[in-house]
Amino acid sequence: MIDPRLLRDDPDRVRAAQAKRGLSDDVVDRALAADSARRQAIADFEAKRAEQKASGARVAKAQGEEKQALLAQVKELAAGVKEAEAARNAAEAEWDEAIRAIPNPAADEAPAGGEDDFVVLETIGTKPEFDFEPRDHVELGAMLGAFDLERGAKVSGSRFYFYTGIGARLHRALVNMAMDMAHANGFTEVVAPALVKSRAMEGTGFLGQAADDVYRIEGQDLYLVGTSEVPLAAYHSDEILDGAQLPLRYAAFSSCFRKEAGSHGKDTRGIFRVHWFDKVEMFVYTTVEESYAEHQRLLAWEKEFMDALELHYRVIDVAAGDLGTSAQRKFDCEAWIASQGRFRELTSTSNCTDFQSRRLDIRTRGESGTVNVATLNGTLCSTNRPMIALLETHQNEDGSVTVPQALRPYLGGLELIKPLA
RNA sequence: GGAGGCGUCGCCUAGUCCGGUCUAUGGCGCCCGCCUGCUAAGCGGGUUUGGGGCUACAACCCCAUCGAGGGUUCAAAUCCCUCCGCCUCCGCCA
Repeated sequence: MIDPRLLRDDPDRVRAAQAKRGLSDDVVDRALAADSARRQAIADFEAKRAEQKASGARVAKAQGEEKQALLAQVKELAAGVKEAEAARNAAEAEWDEAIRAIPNPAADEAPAGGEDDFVVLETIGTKPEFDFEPRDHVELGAMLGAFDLERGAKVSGSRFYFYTGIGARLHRALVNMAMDMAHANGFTEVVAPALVKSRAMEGTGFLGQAADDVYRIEGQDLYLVGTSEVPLAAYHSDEILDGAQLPLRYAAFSSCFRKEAGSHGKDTRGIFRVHWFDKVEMFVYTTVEESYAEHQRLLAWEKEFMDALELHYRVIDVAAGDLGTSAQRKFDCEAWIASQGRFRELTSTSNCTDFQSRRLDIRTRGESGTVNVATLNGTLCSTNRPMIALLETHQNEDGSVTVPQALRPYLGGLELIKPLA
C-alpha cells in the first residue's frame, strides 16, 4: 500500500508512476475521491458520537423523572450514531480498496516500460563453449539418475518430479551451501511454513494481480506460498521493531508452490518451470533510507552464490511494468542456459520499500512517532534453476558433470558426477 | 477431537460476579526535570497505538483502542454470541 500522504499531497507523482508501469491512472482519481469521502464520513460520525457520549454522562448523573426525559432524548441520538458509523465503515472500505489497487511507484532509476525493457547492468564470466553437442538438463538428469520426471507426472501430474540419487544429494548440497553462506553473512536461519493465512498473502501483494498463480486450500483461509517472502514478511506483522536491531536479516528455507496459470506450453520440458520447488530466500527489514544500499548488498550476495557455482550470468534492472505490485526496484540474475542458448532468471531481488510493511503494519520508532520499515527480498538459492544451470554448464562429453569447487565439500568431496552404468 | 482455565495501553497487575466520574488502578522499566563531588537513592512530572479536526506535519481539541468481530443497551473492559491464540488434563498421532 502506498503512503496515503503521497497520494493526497502529490497525486501527479502517483499518476506519473502509473504511466511508467504502463497502467491507467483511474485508480488515482478513485482513491482521491474515496479519501475525501472517507474523511467527511469520519468527521460526521465522530461529531455525533461525541454528542452521544456527553449525553450519556448526563444520564448517568440524572435521577428520577429528569433521567427518563434524558433517556428518551438520547435514544434518538443513538440511532443517528449507528447510521453514521455504518456510513463511515463503508467509506473506509471503499478507500481501502482503492488505495490498495495502486502498486508501489517504481524507483526513478528503474527503466520504464514492460518485460522487454530491462537494462543489462553487467555480464559476468564467459559463455561456456563445448566442442561436442551439449545435452540439456533432462538428458543429463536421466543419464545421472538425478531426477524422475515420468514418475513425478504419474504421482502428482505435469510439472512435478522426484529428485533421486545424486539429484537429491545435489539438492541438499545447494541448500546447505546457500544456508552456510547466509549464516556467514550474518543472516538468521529460518525454516518457514509454506502454508499461510490470507493476511500474509494479501499483505505481500500476492492476492492482487498474481492471485491466479496461488494455490488455495479448499474450505480454509489458507494458501500455499509461492516463496518464503510471504511468511517472512508476515513474521513481524503488527509489530514495532526496535530500531537498534535493524537491519533484521533472515534466510528462510521453504517449499514454494505456483499454479503457473497462463504459462501453458511455456517451458514444459524438465524441471525449469514447475508447480513445486524449494528455495532459500533472503529477507530483510530495515529503514527506507537504508533500503537502497541494502538492496545492493542483497544483489552482491546473490552474485556471490552465482559465482560459487561458476556460472556465466548477467544482472538486469527490471523495467517498471514488470516489477510486480510490491517492488519499487528489482534486479534479476540470469544465468546462461546452454541448451536454450539464452539467459534465464535464477535469482531476483526486490526492494519493496514501505509498501508491504504498511499493509502488514510493521514499524519502527522514528524521530517523531512511528514509521513503516522497508522490506527487501532476494533469492539466494532456488533449487531447480541453479541445478539446471550447473549441470548444463559443467557437463562433459561423456555426460559426466564436473562439480564446482565450492560445492564439493557438500558432496563429500565429490569432483565428478558420473553417468549411471 | 473432548473437558476446563485464561487473554487489560513495553512487562506484571487492579477492575469483570452486581454495566454509568473507568477520562482503565498500582508496580517495574523507560524518558525529562529537581536534588546531589559523581553514581545510586529520594522527590516531581511524563510514558499504548491508530485516526480525524485545526495547523508550522507543533501545541491543542475530538474519535476509536481492554485478543478479533458481531449483538443487547441511552450507555459495555464489564452482559450475550461467534471466532482466534495461549495454558492444563484426556484421547489420537509423525
